[in-house]
Amino acid sequence: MTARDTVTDIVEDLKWHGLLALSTDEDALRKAFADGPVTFYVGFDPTAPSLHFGNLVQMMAARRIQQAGHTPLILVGGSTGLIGDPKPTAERTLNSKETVAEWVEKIREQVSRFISFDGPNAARVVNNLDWTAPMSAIDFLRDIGKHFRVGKMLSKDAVSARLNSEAGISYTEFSYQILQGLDYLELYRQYRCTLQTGGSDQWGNITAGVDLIHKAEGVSVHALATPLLLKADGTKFGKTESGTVWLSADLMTPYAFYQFFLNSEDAMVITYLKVFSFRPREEIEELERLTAEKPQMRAAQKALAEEVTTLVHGAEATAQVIAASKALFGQGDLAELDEPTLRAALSELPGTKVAELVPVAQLLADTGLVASRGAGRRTINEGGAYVNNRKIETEDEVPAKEDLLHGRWLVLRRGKRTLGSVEVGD
RNA sequence: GGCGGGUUGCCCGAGCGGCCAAUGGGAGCGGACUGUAAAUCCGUCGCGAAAGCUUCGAAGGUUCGAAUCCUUCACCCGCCA
Repeated sequence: MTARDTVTDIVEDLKWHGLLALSTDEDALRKAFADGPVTFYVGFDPTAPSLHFGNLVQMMAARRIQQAGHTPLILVGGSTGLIGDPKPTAERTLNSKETVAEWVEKIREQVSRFISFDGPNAARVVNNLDWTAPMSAIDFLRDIGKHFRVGKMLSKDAVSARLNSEAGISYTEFSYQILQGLDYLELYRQYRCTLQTGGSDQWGNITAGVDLIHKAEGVSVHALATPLLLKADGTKFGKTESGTVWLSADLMTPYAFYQFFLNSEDAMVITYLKVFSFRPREEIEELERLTAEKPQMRAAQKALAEEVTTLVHGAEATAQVIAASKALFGQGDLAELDEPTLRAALSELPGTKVAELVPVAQLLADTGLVASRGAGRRTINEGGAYVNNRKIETEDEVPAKEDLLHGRWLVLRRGKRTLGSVEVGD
């Protein structure tokens, strides 16, 4: 067995994990990986104070490539975040420079969880503001802009979609691909970076850099893109009813994060597991068998939720949310839970504290389980409101003192699985 | 700069003086079925207990009465310069 055979073929590995949707010349890419450590980059624009689900998919790809011995550059878009890449539907609202700078720092902190900053192929975080801020508009137009043909820029999906929409596109967003191209060129020059990874929705921006380097440096570099994760019905996976799946515990509780993955549909859970899990293949294949034969066990969902939550929020937080989930969804009577267990479980839920007992509709609204008191009453009338797993029958019902668990707690539920906590007392 | 089209509830999209809180579809939410799954079917879907209140880009106006008419403003799209 030669040395090369002992090394995982990372291209094959990415494919198996469902992380390779598009790439430049695949054979050339394989050869580059085989010839030695590749320095590669993936960028994240600070459009919010936290990374989200979609970014996590990128991180999984980066982590796998790093584990295969290559060196990641994690780019935070201090400058591109000020411009905004064209969304298919509408022009972005610009954020202030201060806000973007603040978000850059938050994201810089977050990325450290997913890749290694130690060892011979330690990752490095770079900020494109460092090379764009000092550049003059004249230099930008002369040195960079000259390599871009407008016809080609117009043909990129992100741009043409907008040109064909009512929203149109501003010159600012139209220019985005040039900036991202410049990033790749700069990283090639500074670090000999020869691979860019990213989401398939960024493909146009990614190849802009590949083309630019070819023109400016006469060198062929590589790119690969991850697919957009979908649900069985073809819609996007990675959104909840309340919006984005955030990685920051400030924006989405670890409990909600865990529950999001736990509720993955059978038809797709193995696909997701392959993307997010670092278990050996045999274990994933075993879970696939289990899902096919005993779907009601939801073994793959549990494995997925546990592994991703651990990666994002750590083992301790994960143990807590699993314990809370078991307590709250268990078959047993809630009244039988001892107070520390109950209290810990409830602390994972959206909650409210009231001085005295008020109508259930009010409690539903207070905990945020429904949008308004009227919506709370509607939920009750639809038969979807529960206090301590007991269905509420009348819309103006007020919980009784005897309902209180350990004298002060109520477990509120809307529908089958949306829970909230109520604490009564001073 | 000129001319034309547009801005309706989370999204799409009807309405074009009273019957409009505003048709329809989608999403969302609840129920049934299940397994804290999917699909399907049923229900629901501005706020308010109600009286009523606030919505149809913004501000004024006409009218007994406006999302619907008029004026001004803002923004978007297209064509011509």
